[in-house]
Amino acid sequence: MPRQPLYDRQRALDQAVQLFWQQGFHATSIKDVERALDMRPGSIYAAFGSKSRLFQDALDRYAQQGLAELEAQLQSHASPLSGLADYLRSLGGLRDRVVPCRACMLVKSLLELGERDAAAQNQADRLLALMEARFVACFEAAQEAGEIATTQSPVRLGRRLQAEIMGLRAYAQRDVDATALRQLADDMAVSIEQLRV
Amino acid sequence: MPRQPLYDRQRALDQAVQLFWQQGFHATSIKDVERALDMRPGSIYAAFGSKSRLFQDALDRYAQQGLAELEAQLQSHASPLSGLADYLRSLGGLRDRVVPCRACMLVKSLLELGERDAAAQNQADRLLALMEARFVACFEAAQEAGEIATTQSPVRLGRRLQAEIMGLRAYAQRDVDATALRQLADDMAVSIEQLRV
DNA sequence: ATCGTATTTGAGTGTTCATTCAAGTTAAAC
DNA sequence: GTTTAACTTGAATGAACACTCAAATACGAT
Repeated sequence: MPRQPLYDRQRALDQAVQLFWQQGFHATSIKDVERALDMRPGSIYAAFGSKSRLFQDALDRYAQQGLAELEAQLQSHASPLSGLADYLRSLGGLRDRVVPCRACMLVKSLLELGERDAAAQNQADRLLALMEARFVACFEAAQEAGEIATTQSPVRLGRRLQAEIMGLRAYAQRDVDATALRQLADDMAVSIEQLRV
Repeated sequence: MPRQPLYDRQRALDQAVQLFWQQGFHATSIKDVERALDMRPGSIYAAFGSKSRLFQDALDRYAQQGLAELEAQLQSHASPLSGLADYLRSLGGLRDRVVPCRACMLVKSLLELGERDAAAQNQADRLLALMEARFVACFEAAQEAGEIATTQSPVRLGRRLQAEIMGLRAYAQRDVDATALRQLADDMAVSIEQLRV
C-alpha cells in the first residue's frame, strides 16, 4: 500500500461546499475549484470523477451538516414545537452571521439545475425530502406529546414548514435589512407556536 | 428613415423569457437564444446589446406580466383578502398548468446570480420589491375596509406573503404530486383568510 | 536503500463560450 | 430608379470551458 493522498477529503469537500453554495454550479469553473481546494485538475478528477459528481458530494455534505444543525436545535428543547420555533428564529439571524450564502444550497440547486443535470437535481430533491421528513417526524412527536391537536396533519404541517423555510431563506437573499428578516422569521415562529392547543 | 427591424421585439422578448425562465442565465447560451428567437448573433447584439442586458429585459417583461396577472386576480374580487387567498390557490395549481417553469423567474435569478452579475441581480431584487409593495398595498386596503385588525402590520403581512409565495413556488419545483402542492397552497390561503376579524 | 504503486502535476485536448464586424440586404425617401 | 441608412448575416475572434494523460513524485513495504 504505497502512498496516501495528500489532500483531506473532508476538508476539500467543505471548501467545495462553500464555493458551490456561494456561486452555484454553472457559475463555478474548475479553475475556481482548483484554487479553492488547492488541487490540480488531475487530482480533482482522480478524487471526485467530474465537476457534477463533486457537486453532488458537496450537496450531500451540506445537507448532512444542515440536518445536524437542526437536530442540535431540536435536542436543546424538551418541546418539539419550541425547537422548531427556535430553529426558525435562528434563521432570522441569517443577516448577522457570516455565511457563504443566505439561501439554502439545496434550494439554489433545485432552482438552478435543469434536466441536463438531472442527477444533481434529483440529489437536491432527495435531500430536501429528507429534511421535510424530519419536520414531519417532529410534528408527529408534538402530536403524541399532546402539544398540537389531533385534527392537524403532521404531513401537511411539515410540508408547510419546509415551504416557509425555503421562502424565508430565499427572502434572506434579497437586499433587505436585518430587522425585516428577523421580523419575518419571528412571524413564522409565532405561527408554529400558535399550533399549541 | 430606411427599414424597420424584421423581428418583433415583444415576441422576441417573450421567447427569451421562456428560455431564460426555464434554463436560467448561465445554462443558456447565445446559441440557444439564436434558436429560440430565430435571430443571428449580429441582430441579437444590435437589438439587445449583450446576453446580460437581454436577460434583464426578459426579467422586466416577466415581472410586468406577473404583476398584471396578480392585478387581474385582485380586480375580480371585491375583498382584497379574498383576492390574495385566491391568488395563492391559483398558484397551487401550478402542477397542472403547462408553464416554462414552476418556480418564479425572479427568485431563480436572485438565487442564481452573484456579484459578478450584479446588474441583473439588482434588477431581480427591485422587481421583487415591486411585487412586495403591491402585497403591502393590498393589506392596507384590507385594513381600511375593516377586513383585518388595525393591530396587524401591512408591511409585515406583505413581507410574509411574499416569502410564502417564494417558498410555495420553490416547493412547486420539487418532485411532488399535484395534490400535495394544492394542499400547501390551500393551507397558506387559509392563513390569509384567518386574518379576517 | 530499493522497489512498486498510488498520487500529483501541468501542459495540452478539443469544444463551446460571448462577442465582433465587414459585407450583403432591404425598404423608406426622394 | 437611385440613394441612403438601418438591419441582417455568418464566418471569425480570442478566451474560457471541462477534462485528459504521460511524466514526475513521494510514500509504505521490504
